[in-house]
Amino acid sequence: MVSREKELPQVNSCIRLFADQEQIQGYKETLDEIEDVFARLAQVYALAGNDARLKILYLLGQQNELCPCDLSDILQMTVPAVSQHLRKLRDAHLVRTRKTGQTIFYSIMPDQANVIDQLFIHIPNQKSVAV
Amino acid sequence: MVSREKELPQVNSCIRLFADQEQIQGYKETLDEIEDVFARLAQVYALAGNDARLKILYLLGQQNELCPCDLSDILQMTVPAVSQHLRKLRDAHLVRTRKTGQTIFYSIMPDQANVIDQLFIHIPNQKSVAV
DNA sequence: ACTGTATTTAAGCAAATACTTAAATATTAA
DNA sequence: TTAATATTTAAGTATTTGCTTAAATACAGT
Repeated sequence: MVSREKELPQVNSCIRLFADQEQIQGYKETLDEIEDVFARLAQVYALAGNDARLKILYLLGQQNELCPCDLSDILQMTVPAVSQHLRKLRDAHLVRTRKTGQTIFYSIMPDQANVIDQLFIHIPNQKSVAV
Repeated sequence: MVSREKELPQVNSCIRLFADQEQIQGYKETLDEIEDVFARLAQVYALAGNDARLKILYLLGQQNELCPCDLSDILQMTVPAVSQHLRKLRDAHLVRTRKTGQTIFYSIMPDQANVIDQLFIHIPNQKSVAV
């Protein structure tokens, strides 16, 4: 029980010497307002945060479409492993599929192309992106 | 044992009907050349792929510096939890520290500011970034 | 109908994550 | 020196991740 809790009940960790209390409260509210934006951003980055998936997104950005089989060859990993990564990307609506015979072609979801291109903006020889 | 393996020994998964074999080989080599770039990118995105860490990076981008204690208040999580996230960010050289008394201020590592600003380019009211 | 190919799904498992609580460290002030 | 504060570190744990292998599904050609 510390006396300052009487005037600042929302403070519960440390006695701040430097921080501006109002500003802190303001940041809390800002983060609350765009909570869903952050949630989506974190989801995209979590997916891009895996080496195999990052490369898949890169390759799909370069090539129009690729099948799990090709990706398996390029990335040198088993087809089921690739398929499971593709499923996560599709669940997050980052890629879409087109079926022709027994082949399933994966491509970048058009309305997510900007977000995905941004991921590779620091890659050398990367095509420029309209934001 | 399939006959085509004699002329294309590096192919080991599926019989491709559509893909250009040379192009596939080309992508393998390209990915090999920039393997370390992808590794670093994936590392950054994996770190940004956590909601708490993404917010920490955002807040540090807005404010010049913040201590674990303030972040704990803003994010409404325990101090050790925040501290462990900050450690990961520091291990990856995304943030740095400055000590004053018993307070440790965290701030964005200057040479990583561009990479980090890029993470939030789709956030509304985000300041523009020089790439 | 049978075989082969492309893909997904399921089950199992080792490793990584992200928290928790408790203890250790460092600094400041009484 | 003692007490309080800020922070980190350690240990424990539940959950998630990312692969593996095997099985299931779907389609095409013979």
